[in-house]
Amino acid sequence: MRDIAIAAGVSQSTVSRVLNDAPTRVPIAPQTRERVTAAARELGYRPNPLARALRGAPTMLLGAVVRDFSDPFFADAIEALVREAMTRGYNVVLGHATGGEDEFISLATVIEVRHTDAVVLLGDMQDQPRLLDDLRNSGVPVVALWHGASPLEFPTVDVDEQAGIVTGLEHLIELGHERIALVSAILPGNNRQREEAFLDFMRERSSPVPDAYVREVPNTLGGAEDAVRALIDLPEPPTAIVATTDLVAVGVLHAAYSLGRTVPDQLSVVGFDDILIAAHTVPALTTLRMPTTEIVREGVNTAIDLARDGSAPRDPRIRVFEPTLVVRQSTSPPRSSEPQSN
Amino acid sequence: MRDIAIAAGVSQSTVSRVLNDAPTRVPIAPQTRERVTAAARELGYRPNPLARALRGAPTMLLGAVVRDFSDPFFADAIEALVREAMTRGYNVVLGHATGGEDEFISLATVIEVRHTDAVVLLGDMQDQPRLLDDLRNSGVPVVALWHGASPLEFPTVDVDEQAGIVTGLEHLIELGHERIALVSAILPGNNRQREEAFLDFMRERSSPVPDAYVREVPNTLGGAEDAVRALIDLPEPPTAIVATTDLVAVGVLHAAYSLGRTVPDQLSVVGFDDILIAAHTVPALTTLRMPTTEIVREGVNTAIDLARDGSAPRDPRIRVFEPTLVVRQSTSPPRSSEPQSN
DNA sequence: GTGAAAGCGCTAACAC
DNA sequence: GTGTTAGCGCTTTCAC
Repeated sequence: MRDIAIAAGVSQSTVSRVLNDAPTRVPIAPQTRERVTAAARELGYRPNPLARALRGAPTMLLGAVVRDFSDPFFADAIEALVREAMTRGYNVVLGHATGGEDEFISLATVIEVRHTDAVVLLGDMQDQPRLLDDLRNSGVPVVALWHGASPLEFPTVDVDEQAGIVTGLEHLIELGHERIALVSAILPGNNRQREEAFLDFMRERSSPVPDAYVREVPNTLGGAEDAVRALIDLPEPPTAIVATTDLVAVGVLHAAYSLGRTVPDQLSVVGFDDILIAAHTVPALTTLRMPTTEIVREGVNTAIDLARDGSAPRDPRIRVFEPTLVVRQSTSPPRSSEPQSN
Repeated sequence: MRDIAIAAGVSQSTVSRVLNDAPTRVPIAPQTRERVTAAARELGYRPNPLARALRGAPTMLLGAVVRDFSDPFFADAIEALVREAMTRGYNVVLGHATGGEDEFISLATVIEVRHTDAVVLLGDMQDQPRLLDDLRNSGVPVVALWHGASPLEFPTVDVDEQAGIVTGLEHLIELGHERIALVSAILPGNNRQREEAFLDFMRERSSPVPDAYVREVPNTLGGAEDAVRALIDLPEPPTAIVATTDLVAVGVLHAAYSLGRTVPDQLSVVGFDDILIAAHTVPALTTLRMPTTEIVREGVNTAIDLARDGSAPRDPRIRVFEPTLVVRQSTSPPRSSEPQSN
């Protein structure tokens, strides 16, 4: 920048003013302006965002801390996040909450004072106390998405888990299913909202669920294998399975196939999340569409607003979006039930 | 930091020295050291990485520009990238090459002088001339992964595409397949390496491929639908399909199912990439495992070495890793062929 | 209409 | 053993 100033025969401050269209009380001479821009172009000037940031300018960086990277659900969410952030002119720095000891170190780097204008948390960070502590003390605005079972301590956006499960169950019940099992993904932070919604609903309906019908499995594609086998081997096997995540649901589909059960004829399957693959499994998965875009948009907007306006209220509050049922081919009336009047 | 200096009754430089374990000719008095660290803790001191970076310290940020975000393949790659970067103490800033006009703006922000220590390109950026231009002029070290059909202008790491296709074809031929079709994903930058490898192999074998057996489709889960229908309707339909990406292969599985064809009995399917889902489709997909971890590790290491040592050679060179065949359930001998001697 | 100078937070010569 | 000082690249009063 100094070089430009010299080349254009003006002072650094003028260069700065020209290059930023700075609001001055009196306009800058058009010729000066031109000389400066010309020199800048010739010298291949590129502003140094670091220096700007040091002066207090926003870094235009959003920190994203993702709970579980290998989960396609969060992969989709990150994609949405990056897109959304970019439309607002922000880039995204990824932090990865590994849960290990190094967590502190890696995250401190991302978050440290003013490096990111705001931080968006994806997933339940309950078991990362140091991270949360860091965040609280950093002064950086934080927004939590899909905060699961965490206590509400930041502005938060989430899905209505219970409504989703209820909708899924009602769909199965309408089809005529009575024996409905739950394959519940074990989520970080011991988040059992979906499982509890299931149990609550069944209880209220006075259809108590036998313990054998509730299986907790790792939230991976392969996690459901054993659970499905066990369910099928039951004296009274379920005619339908609700999986608390699509990741597990895809595993259920695969396991059912391996075990020689056809979906949906012998077994109906309902997922939750509507990850990308869900529409293209064999058979295509009936599931609850997660309003990912809406949630992410709301989150990003809140984060950016907080970053822009230091005085904006940062009090914990929650905004909830509704999931919607997407009926595909993995559900049908149970084979054993009386044929419908159709 | 000044506050700490005052509180501890020392000068700022001493604080800096203590906090960084700076190498001094003579050790710092233990008591001074202690007073400083105590004051730092009390005041909740957090170093400002911006200021450090301004002084020339590395930002410990790696820029990642990903070609196609919605592709699970790249989602996996990013995950690997973030993990790998973190083990080396780096965080990752995501850029998204949208291909739109805003590309320039969004990327300039990420890359601008010294903001990231190095940039890793994921995928073919051939059609993003402004980005490439930016990169060339920025002085930031660049490493390209999966550069596809791009000319070699940075240190590059890639997979041996041809070897992969050949391995897949040999597998099908060993099983007894003669009529093998190709469903080829249309990739950015008009990258046809896999398609060409297929055609070359068949030509050398003197098994010319009818035009109708080669179908180009969008690289999406739904992209293969029409192509599969057309292939099946042929007077002499293929007994096997090679899909150039798993994304498309999953779509082929789904399409075959929708059209009432069972895999592998009536149709064998081979994919390429071994994305996470591939082991859990119905039926599980035979595919070529992409050595993602190896490629990413090599890329990250190269990028970091380049960033650390400004004098390291940046000349374009390429390192290639071999894919390996993973046989699962989507391939079997063709039904119509004579039974094997077993 | 434009220049001079201070300062953002930190580090590294160099001095004492 | 520790303090002084200059400067990284930029913006912004304030003065002329």
